[in-house]
Amino acid sequence: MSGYAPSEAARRSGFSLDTLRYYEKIGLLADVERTAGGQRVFTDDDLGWLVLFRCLRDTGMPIAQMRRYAQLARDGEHTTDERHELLCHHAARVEEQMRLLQRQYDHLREKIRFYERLPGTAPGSETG
Amino acid sequence: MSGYAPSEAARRSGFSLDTLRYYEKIGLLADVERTAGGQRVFTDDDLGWLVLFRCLRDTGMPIAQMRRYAQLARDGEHTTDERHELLCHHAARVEEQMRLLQRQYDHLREKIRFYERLPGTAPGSETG
DNA sequence: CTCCAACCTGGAGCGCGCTCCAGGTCAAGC
DNA sequence: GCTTGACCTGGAGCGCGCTCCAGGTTGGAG
Repeated sequence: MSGYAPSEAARRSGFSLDTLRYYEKIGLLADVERTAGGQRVFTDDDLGWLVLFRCLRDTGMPIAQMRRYAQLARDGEHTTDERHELLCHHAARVEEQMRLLQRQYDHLREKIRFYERLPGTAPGSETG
Repeated sequence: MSGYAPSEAARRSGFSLDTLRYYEKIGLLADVERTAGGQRVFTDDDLGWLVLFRCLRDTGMPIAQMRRYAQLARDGEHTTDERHELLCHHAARVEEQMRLLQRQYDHLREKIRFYERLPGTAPGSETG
């Protein structure tokens, strides 16, 4: 169950070894266990955090904010309200991001349709 | 109609003055007109390009690729197939991007629901 | 004619999120 | 015991897309 070598944690999380070390260095992952010889051992819990980080990164949250969230979680139960709020604000930004992406995707599709309606073509828009 | 001062072009396109100059410098915008004294004058056509660049940037196209597209357009009518293909490939990447974003947004929403079902809270997931 | 805000240039600098490197240590298999 | 590949550290470097700066020019308003 618990106890993954760095390479295994990397494989499972999709982050590179360097990124895992980096995340620990900057305090995103804290208290990663070590063998007697000093090599990292990742737990299922660490993997859970990594899945969350992947979600937040993929939705465009800056690392500084993920760090803040992680710190709040470490600070204990009394920070749940603030964590909830942080995630809600982020979700709102993601929604805006999705709307923008959809809108620009529609523009792009229209541009593509322009090319697909070009068999003979009378010259017009230079922005071809 | 045609003929906008740099500040006006910036206002209309949403790009900064520095970015407009940068885009010209790297060859995204080519042949921007100048006054006798050397100051830029942007045309409606330039503005059209900027709208397109905004679309492509917002959907995550790297600048190198936008440059390639712009170059193809400058090369003439015989590049329409390649331009079409380029946009189609990009559109496919955008679709993938939208799916990922939606998936991770759903995860995020679930996480938020977790906090909203926490009135008393039995401790469980550390990834709080 | 004067003023001053807007503009020009070339080039350095920045913020982000990693990524790579050198030089050394650890540990599983033979 | 030895080999070898995975791992360790601190710190430098990178790629992207701007952004800022110094020092000088332009051009419309008054």
